[in-house]
Amino acid sequence: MKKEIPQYWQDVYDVVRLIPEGKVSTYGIIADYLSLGSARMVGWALNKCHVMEEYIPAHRVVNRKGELSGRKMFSTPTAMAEALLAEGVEVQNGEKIIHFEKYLWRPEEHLF
DNA sequence: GACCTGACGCCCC
DNA sequence: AGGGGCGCCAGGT
Repeated sequence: MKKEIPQYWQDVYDVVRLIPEGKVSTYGIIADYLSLGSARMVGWALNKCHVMEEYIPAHRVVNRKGELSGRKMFSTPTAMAEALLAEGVEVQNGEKIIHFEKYLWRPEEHLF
């Protein structure tokens, strides 16, 4: 029997999928938006997002300083930075976003 | 079943 | 201004 996916994972993925191309968000913002109580929960959910069949732009989620803290979890250490660069996001040394606030996106900006 | 760690973030020194 | 510690929840050992 396969373990059921927690609802909050789905909530996290749902928000992450709303992040527009060329934009990024943070674990804290998403955790706060979903009232998860801890930014770690977002990271936990994204860590396992590969099990999801749908596409999840996990590379668009970084920590509050704009650093690609999850890059090591990708197939290759540079995959996350490559994906961001391909969308026009400026990344320095493959580890940090330049002009972070300029690319920052918040869930409440999305018009339903 | 207890303890440790982790894609984080805030408070305190 | 920079560094260290603690809280958060879940999963793995």
